[in-house]
Amino acid sequence: MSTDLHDAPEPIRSATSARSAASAARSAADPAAPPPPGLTPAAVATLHELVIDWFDAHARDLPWRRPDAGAWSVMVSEFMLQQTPVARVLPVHAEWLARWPRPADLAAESPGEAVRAWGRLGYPRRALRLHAAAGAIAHRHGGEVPGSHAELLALPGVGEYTAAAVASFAYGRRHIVLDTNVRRVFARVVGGVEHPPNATTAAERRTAEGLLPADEATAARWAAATMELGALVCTARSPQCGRCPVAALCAWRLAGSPPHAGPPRRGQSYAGTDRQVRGRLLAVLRASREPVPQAALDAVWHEPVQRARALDGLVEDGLVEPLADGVYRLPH
DNA sequence: CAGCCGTGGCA
DNA sequence: TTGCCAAGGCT
Repeated sequence: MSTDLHDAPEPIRSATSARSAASAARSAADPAAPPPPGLTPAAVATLHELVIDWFDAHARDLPWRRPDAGAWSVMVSEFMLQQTPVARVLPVHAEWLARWPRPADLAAESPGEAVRAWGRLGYPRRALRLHAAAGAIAHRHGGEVPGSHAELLALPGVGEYTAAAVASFAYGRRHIVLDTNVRRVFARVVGGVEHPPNATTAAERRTAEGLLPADEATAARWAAATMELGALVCTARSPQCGRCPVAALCAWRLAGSPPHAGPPRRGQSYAGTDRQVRGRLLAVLRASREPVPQAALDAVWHEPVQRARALDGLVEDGLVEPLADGVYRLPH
């Protein structure tokens, strides 16, 4: 146990305080936060030990987790893993790190090259934001990925989760790391329900803070371990409770694994949406090293109004650069 | 803050 | 087959 617990007085903030400051305050976990209701400090300590021991035995050997992986590798992985499965990220992450081993290397490229190298990971605006973040790191941070949550949060494409993840995984800092996996694990083990709320709540942050180990290195381990548990065992569909190290302590399990009550969880529609059209348009542009004539883009979608709206949106987002004479290319 | 932003695998 | 889901962020 750490003996240098210090008080972290809640800063008084006006309603107009900056988003980054407010988020940083939220994620800077209070070492004195109480355990969640119904859990004794001893139970929390048991939870830590069981989950971290399980992690030591079952963690996947992922490139961005290896001892020689730098903060840049971690940061690239976190961008790519935003809403994209690990299996699809692995090859692209390897390509990126080999091609752009430092943030400045990526920053020296055109944004279009980042979008092209993003391939089919999806949500290509992430490639643009990562490219912009690399530029900010190169120019404002001496080429080194910053280690503080606030500085990370100021980078494009870095939100509360990614800032905490990079600070924790790359720098061993103590932060609550609330991704979809961790939120689901806590919803079940502590909350006794099958699924967390749609959006992260203050109650979830309090729970996470109450569970966060006081010791910095243990906290970072805990963050990775709870995330891995959610990814491999405590999955959204058909969880493997028989392989769960904390099944005996799980509130959801102890309650008989009741199915999700509440309103149905909203899914993402896709077929026929602008997103699908944008995807097809960008696929054509990624595949061509030369600027693409309008006719080639027109061929991907039958409906002209939606097609034009999608293309306009891509241009608006900076993913496509219009040239003269109705010719388009990825941005230079 | 609810809706938008890609893509593909799997139950 | 179709819906659900995957290490979110931004407006």
